[in-house]
Amino acid sequence: MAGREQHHSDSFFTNVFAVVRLIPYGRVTSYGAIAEYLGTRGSARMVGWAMNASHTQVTDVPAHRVVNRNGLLTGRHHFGSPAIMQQLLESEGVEVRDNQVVRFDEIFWNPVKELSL
DNA sequence: TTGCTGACCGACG
DNA sequence: CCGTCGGCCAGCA
Repeated sequence: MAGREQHHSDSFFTNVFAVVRLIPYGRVTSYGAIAEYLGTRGSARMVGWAMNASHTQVTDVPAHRVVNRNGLLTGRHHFGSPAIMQQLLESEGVEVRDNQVVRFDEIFWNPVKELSL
């Protein structure tokens, strides 16, 4: 099968961006959950790398809705200032305390479950 | 090419 | 609860 080889990560990144755009307003998900949904369970770090590049996208990518598995805002240093990620979440009604999403279990949006209808 | 570094995660001790 | 390790893989010196 001499199909097209995907010799770089554009496709993976594009898929990550697509999933992130599906996270509902006021909800959050995790790097690992996105990786698992895309079938690359161990590649959560690549999801973070994709978020690092998400600012280059023309279409908005709500990267502030992606936190780590414990609800910690581990990506906050990659926004203009460390407070922006929290401010964006709070503007959506997501409560944040000590860099962690409050009631994380309740507002966690799992693409593996929500998108596998 | 090698070796390191990460917006991660789960398993161990 | 804490620290550490291996796996993951793109980018970079």
